[in-house]
Amino acid sequence: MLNKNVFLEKYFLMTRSEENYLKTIFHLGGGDSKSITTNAIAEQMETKPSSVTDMAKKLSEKGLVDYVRYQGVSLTDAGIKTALSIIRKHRLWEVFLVKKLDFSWDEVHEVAEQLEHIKSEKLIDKIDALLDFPKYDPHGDPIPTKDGKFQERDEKLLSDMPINSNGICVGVKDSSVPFLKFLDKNKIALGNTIKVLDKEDFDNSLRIQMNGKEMRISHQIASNLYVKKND
Amino acid sequence: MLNKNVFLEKYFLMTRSEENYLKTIFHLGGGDSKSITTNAIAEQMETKPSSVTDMAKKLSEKGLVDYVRYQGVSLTDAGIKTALSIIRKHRLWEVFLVKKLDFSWDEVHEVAEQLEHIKSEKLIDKIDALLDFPKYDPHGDPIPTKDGKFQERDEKLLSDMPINSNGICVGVKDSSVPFLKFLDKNKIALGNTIKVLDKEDFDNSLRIQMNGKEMRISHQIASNLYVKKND
DNA sequence: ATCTATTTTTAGTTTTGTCTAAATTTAAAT
DNA sequence: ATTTAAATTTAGACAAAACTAAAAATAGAT
Ligand SMILES: [Mn+2]
Ligand SMILES: [Mn+2]
Ligand SMILES: [Mn+2]
Ligand SMILES: [Mn+2]
Repeated sequence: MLNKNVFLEKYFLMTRSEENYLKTIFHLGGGDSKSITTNAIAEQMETKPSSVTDMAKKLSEKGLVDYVRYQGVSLTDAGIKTALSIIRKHRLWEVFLVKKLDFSWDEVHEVAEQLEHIKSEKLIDKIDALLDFPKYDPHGDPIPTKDGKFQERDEKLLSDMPINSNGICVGVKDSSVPFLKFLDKNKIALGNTIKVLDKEDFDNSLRIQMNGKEMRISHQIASNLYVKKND
Repeated sequence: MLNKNVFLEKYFLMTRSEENYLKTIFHLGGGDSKSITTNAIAEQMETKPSSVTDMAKKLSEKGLVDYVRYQGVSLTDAGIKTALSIIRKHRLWEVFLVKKLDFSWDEVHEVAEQLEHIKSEKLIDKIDALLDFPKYDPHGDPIPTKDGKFQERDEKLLSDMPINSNGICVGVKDSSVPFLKFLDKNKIALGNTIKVLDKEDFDNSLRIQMNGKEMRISHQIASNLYVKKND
């Protein structure tokens, strides 16, 4: 009885703010027992370092992060588990919005930021099933499984591909609205085939074939596109 | 410019708590320029009258309710509009959960209480379209249109139907989980045909035919079922 | 018209999450 | 080893939303 209450407290009664902190710490690498600084978290979340310190204490108290004063925070196993469940929800909702409601990939993030905090295990499991258990979100980011496993993919940045190599465009590194809109405008989409034809030493721009059509791409762009190399 | 900010403040930046108050006031009849007492609101929301007073001032300040000290609150036109948009979202999400995710009608309310606060006009419009613009929610409650119109239905309580009259079960007055589960267990569902065979003066119970099968129903039950009478 | 029970409001506190400004610690440079 | 700049924490304040206890207003009964 007491045990159950402890469980409820730790895993279910998370505030929206706490969830956002855990997610951010995870994205900054705090899941690999790396210490993330308060400044880094504050910058990412557009808040103040002093606020981060307060939350670090609170999350530490709850056993979700390890916090050493002046040294930063890293996620505990419980913290990783919680962060992954939020990220899972975020990405599943993004897929839902694109596949079922015809949102474009540059519109989904903002809404998913809200939907990821809905508390209902049944709801997200049903959404998962409705979508036929997708492995990647609309930006090519992997969706953690229910038990918190990631499906890694052997991918590299287009800018790191050698000349004459082939592959398929599988993800974006920058998923900001302007970049996604730029890609749409230039008919660059996930799933497209890519062949690197030539690299320009002068500005590191690339000549590529995308779905058979030849085009030139700046280094800026190439360094924000993930490609799965053919064998 | 200033004007636009005022608009955003009033209509978009509503807190979850403010939205819940407006919804409750509407359900208590505050949309018909009837004054709702702080006590009534507090009881409905399971909070304290003093908290309601605070919120009444705040909502009044925002032009969403008319508030007269010691007299209670009623919704302004802006307040009604906002309340209806929350109710619309709540009911559309309930339909979504039942029709697309196979939730049962006793499971949807709790989740809809969360989903109704998601801020995205596009999202709810797309859900509406996905569901083919439903007019009623799983409990038979009407779904307001985008411009805040209600589709009224000519319905009456089963307990008020005369002997030998026919109709179709179209809604529940009490939509508590126990009542809904009781209806499931007794194969009473919306859409069923109903004929009143006999009324027992002693305890006001009814003998009815439901989908052709004869059954006896207590007054308690009959007074919580809405029926659309056949011409 | 006065009294009284009930309702409602006020005043003061609490919790959560944020902020600013000041103090402290750390890390880098001399 | 000092000095200095940057990062981090503390202290104190604030806003939102709730609460309790006390004060004030209302409405009903005499
Ligand atoms: Mn996203
Ligand atoms: Mn994404
Ligand atoms: Mn409901
Ligand atoms: Mn309903």
